Amino acid sequence: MLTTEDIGRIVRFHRKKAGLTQVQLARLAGVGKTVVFDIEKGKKTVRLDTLMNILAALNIRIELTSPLMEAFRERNNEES
Amino acid sequence: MLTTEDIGRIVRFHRKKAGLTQVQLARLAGVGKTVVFDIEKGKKTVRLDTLMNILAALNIRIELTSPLMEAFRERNNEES
DNA sequence: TTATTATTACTGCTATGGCGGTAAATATTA
DNA sequence: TAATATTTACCGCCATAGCAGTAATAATAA
Repeated sequence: MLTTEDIGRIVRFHRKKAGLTQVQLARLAGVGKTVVFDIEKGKKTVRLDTLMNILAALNIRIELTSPLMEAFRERNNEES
Repeated sequence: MLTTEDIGRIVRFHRKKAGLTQVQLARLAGVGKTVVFDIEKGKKTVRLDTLMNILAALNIRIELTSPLMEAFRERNNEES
């Protein structure tokens, strides 16, 4: 189970690898510096769009998985 | 790229498969009914914890992927 | 059709997330 | 060591997410 602490560690790792400070990442992602710190600290109550902007800036993809996802994809004609 | 609209469709699909109404899912996830509706509509500004509670109730896992994730996992001794 | 259920769309309210600014504490480099 | 950069931790302010309640549609069943 992925926790927000995991997310924080992943974000920090990617940010460091990208050679960015928290402030630089914040500007790049179009969010405030405070929330970058908060997310890296594992804050649970961040807004989804804020997190997604940060993940996108770091080229991290979100995926949802479950035993039903195959059925979902074929129901929605998933290709492209 | 996963969008919030995708998330909404996935949540709704899983909820239906589980035979739950929005209100039932809300109670199960410990959130308000309004936000279940909002998420299924693709709302971007929901809180991460709220979404995670709903996903957990539906047995949907969140995963983060990137070219650096392998390096991250081995750096953090990922097994268990 | 009618009755029932579920979804959608409002409402006001409260709590708090995000923000920049600042400053202190750490970490990094010279 | 000192100087610099970064991170952490505050601070108010504003905008809004989440909430239950309600009501109006919409979908489903009898």
